[in-house]
Amino acid sequence: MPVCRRRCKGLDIRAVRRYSSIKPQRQDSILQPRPKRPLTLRDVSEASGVSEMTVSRVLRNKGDVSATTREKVQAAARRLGYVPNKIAGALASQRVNLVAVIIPSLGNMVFPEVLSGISEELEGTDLQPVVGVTDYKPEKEEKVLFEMLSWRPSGVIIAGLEHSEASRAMLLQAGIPVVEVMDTDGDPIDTAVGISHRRAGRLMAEAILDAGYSRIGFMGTKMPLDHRARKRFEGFTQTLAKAGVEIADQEFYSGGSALAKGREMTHAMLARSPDLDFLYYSNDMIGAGGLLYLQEQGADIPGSIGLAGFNGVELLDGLPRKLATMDACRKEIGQTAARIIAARNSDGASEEGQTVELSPTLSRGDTLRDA
Amino acid sequence: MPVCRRRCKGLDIRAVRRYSSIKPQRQDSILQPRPKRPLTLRDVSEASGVSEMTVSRVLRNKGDVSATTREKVQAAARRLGYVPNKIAGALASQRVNLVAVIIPSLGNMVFPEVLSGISEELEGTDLQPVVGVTDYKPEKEEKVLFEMLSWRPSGVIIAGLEHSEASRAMLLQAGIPVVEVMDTDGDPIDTAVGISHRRAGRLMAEAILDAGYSRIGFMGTKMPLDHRARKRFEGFTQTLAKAGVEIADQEFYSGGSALAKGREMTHAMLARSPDLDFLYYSNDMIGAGGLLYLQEQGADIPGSIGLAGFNGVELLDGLPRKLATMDACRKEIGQTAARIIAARNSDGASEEGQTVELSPTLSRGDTLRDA
DNA sequence: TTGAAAGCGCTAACAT
DNA sequence: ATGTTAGCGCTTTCAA
Repeated sequence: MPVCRRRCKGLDIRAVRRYSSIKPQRQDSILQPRPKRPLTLRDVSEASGVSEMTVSRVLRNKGDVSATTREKVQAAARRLGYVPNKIAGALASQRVNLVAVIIPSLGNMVFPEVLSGISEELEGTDLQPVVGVTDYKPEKEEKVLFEMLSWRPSGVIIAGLEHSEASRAMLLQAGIPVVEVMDTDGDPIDTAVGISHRRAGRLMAEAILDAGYSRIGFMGTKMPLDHRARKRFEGFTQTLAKAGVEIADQEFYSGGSALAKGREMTHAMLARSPDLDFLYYSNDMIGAGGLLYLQEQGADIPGSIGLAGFNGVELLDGLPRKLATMDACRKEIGQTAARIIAARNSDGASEEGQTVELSPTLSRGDTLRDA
Repeated sequence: MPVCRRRCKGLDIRAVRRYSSIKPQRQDSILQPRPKRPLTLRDVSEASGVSEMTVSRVLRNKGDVSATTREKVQAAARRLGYVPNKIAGALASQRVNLVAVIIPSLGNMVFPEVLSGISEELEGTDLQPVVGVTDYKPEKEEKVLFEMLSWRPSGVIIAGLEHSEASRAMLLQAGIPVVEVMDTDGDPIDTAVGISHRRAGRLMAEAILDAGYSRIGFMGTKMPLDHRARKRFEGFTQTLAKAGVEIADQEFYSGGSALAKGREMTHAMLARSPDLDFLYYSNDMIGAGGLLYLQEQGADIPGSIGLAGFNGVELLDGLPRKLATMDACRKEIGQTAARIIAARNSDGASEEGQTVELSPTLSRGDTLRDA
């Protein structure tokens, strides 16, 4: 067994040498070396002396099979190491127990949490989530969606309400339940589960104004990529506007370590606009960066300057101070969406076209003073 | 379209009301309302007046088709919104362009990075990753593996070298390339790509000893769950032992916010063993928690006490001080594994049974003084 | 360049 | 309780 050592960055090969290691005893009595053709039902049928159909029944716990034959079959299947071919099964039965879950990114923490809500909820059913990632790109969303739909899943859970025309058409044509998650500000194709980000922005603006802050800076991701951040921003500024307040300064970033970006942007913004008394960040990571920076500067938080982020990232528990934030109900969203798909999958039809709007909770942490 | 509002935690329903909203113009001229039966090749064939076989050829860019028929077919397919049925295609062609990727968790950051390496590398091929999550549980790994193999993927990338006998048997029987990733300390089923965690632990121990630290505490996850953390720990303690040094204190945790845990454990350990001059953490998140805590206490770092973690999490750039760490070559591992699968998938056979060991790099950050 | 026939491995729907 | 038959929607192979 050759072993090849190389430096991490993958370029200079340090050494290639052969292991003369003792081959472990992996010839587990029954197992053939490395089969060409995977086993079929027929192999199990022959090995057990039971008809293919009955073997199939045993392996799916379907229909009545006598205890004796059942055991004969199970023994044979286990002994051979038979793994059923779901492709053939799905084609024959016209049912695929997969739920396509389409999200923008796995790096964001938010989405893995939605996912875990989904998996948890699906655990009890025979459905299984399959994840596709779009990198926030509509073209990639289209591609991923097409790819996943071509496996004829039993349902789709997809992030956001904004999709290309082609994507909408595919979703509509698919003839399966579609739940759009995370956002409720818009018209769902079928069903939506999420929070209103406009409302979230509004609520935060109200809390900030009520607490008496008035010179407010905003930092966030470059918008076109992220509709939900945009909607929060819109809700936020509109509410400020109603109170006669305008965003005093703003800055947008993309890429890089969010913590470091939050630091840099906060530094830059306060250098530019030293009179700000509140900083609203479009996510908790950059908010935490800002918070750490300001603490080092010895800023009086939340007295002379307040901070708030968005998401309620558990990751950040343990920072010296808790950032004010608003949770996005990530797990609940996942659970609810999964429950809807599962219900529709058994009921047949049930409620279609509903919108479930969850209400995010504001937590003031240590960086947003009371009204 | 009913809208249902409820509080995030999902219990008390606040309001259910009906939207009388204007239905958006989603009857996009050609699209039928909501079809029962998904479209088939035959539908496209009839709509275009071209035989099924030729339609199939056009849609796969296979074989020679005249420009005129090609366009007729493409137009029809697009107009109808045809999405090919990969289930049937896979069954007929006996090829599935999926690579099963089996990892312990999505919450860990490490694994999404491996995944992104995989996706990136597979982008150029016609292969697609499909992810399964085991929650670090061998039984779940077995289940997930069985489930994924039943879709007859073209290859498997799976984290770790430790698997149940049944899992090993399935992998062996599957007759497809299998790459075990993250770890090279053990005997791969087929091919392994990763780092030696024992060696990583050893290197860190050497660096710490060379820098003159000698009263060393260890904090980490409960071991049985995580073989790689265990191996690092073993390498670490063995190297210390050779120098006549023993771990002075240690503590293990599971669950909760890693940052907060790092804080708590560090506090507790230093209360217990105030004379420690170095703390080795099994991951960067708890290390960062400890670092934040010690800074608040005004500790002299790395003078009177040093710290180190493991992983090189980019997430943490932006902390007031950089934690000493050792990167795990996550992305490179993903890329290399994917490249091997892709190569084997085209070549037919090529190199089997190799082990690629990448070398992690130590970065001293601001918490491990020079030798 | 195009078409017709024969399955891929399984399961639904009937026998028995 | 068990077996038989006929596909599922494609692609492979061979013929035209």
